[in-house]
Amino acid sequence: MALEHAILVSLLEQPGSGYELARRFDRSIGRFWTATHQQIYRVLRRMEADGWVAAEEVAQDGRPDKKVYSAAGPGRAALAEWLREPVEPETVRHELAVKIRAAAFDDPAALTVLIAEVERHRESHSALLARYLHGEQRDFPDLGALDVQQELQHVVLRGGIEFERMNLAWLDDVLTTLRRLADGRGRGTGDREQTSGDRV
Amino acid sequence: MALEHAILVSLLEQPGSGYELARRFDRSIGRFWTATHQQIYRVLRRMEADGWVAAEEVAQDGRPDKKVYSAAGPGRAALAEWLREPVEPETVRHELAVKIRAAAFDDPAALTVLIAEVERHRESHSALLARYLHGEQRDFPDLGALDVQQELQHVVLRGGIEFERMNLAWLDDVLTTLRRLADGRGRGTGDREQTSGDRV
DNA sequence: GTTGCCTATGCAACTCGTTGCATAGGAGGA
DNA sequence: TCCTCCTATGCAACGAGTTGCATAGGCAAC
Repeated sequence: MALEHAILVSLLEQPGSGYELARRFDRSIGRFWTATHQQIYRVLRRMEADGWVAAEEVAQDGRPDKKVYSAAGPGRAALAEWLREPVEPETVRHELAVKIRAAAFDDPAALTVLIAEVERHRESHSALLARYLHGEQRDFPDLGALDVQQELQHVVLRGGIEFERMNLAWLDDVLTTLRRLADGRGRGTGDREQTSGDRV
Repeated sequence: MALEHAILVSLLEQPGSGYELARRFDRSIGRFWTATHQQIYRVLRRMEADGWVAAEEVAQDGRPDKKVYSAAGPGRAALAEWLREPVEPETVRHELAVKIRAAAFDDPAALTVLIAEVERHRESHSALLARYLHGEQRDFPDLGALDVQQELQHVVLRGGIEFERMNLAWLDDVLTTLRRLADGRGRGTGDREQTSGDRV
């Protein structure tokens, strides 16, 4: 459980209200740590009770008041402690991969549906990559003059960029494969029983 | 929620007991869909009650009896229906990325700890890639003679291979960056306040 | 010959995450 | 004018996932 820590990092980079955090989790830090506004509000209240963050009521004109949070001393200490703990292995959930393997046990029409779905994914990953590259241009125009915080943000961003590039290449590979199978498949042996279920 | 469907795919590829499924989820299909034995046993019971899978008690000598499950008609129908639904966007949890960004708000000693941690990750990803490549050699020796099921398994495996290659390259990038910062950092401005928290 | 690991299944308690809903004022368009 | 969307926060209920523990026989090593 590290939502607290993701929130702390975000608040250290920039204080903000629960609502603003929720928007950041949609746009920025949420690319590698997702959370809904419900989780964020609940965790913020707990963190405030524990003294990890300090809250300040801010009146606004023309819109509801907000509570602006910022990281407090105990929060920074907790973050430092967490940072020194080993990283637990991530739990992976790749639904598309399951569906691709599932398509072997369905009729050829399923392949057509799957191809459309993979194309949709390809589009969204392509748009995300474009957004990453645009953000890189905007936020890191001079790569020779970054401070430590920016260097660390940038190396994470590079990870996102390379991840999306890999994704696009793989989705193209998937599309090529699925189209080939959709063409060449008369009534193939897709339902072949009893193969090894212990494959890598 | 698609654990049921991942289990169905695994059972269609090869029937097995809850225990065997849990082992597969550690080794094979679990690379893109994780589950503990608790989840698997619970879900299997529910699936059996719903008629999605059929169970057969198998007595063994020298070890406890087991219940071997296989996918039943309603399960296949449910899988076909699920396959035609759009894939919901995956929730990402990249703890290491959060820690890298968190390191900006800690003292230089944190960088040293983080470097060791990244090296550890690099080792495990390297081992996983080797295992994927070995599994590819073992299970797909003749890439020109694959049936539909094998083609689909192989394209997913290629995704795993490319994912791990990208991971290794990025972790090397991270290590280079962290080492550079750990060297050159006197008392830098890592705590610079008020930067944009809405970066990509 | 006892210690520890492997197979095989399961209960109970807990935390985390999701979903639906509610409030409430202001902005902007049909 | 009404409808919808946006900001801003929150409650309540549910479902998913995690953790710790329990049983129980067999096998292998020390």
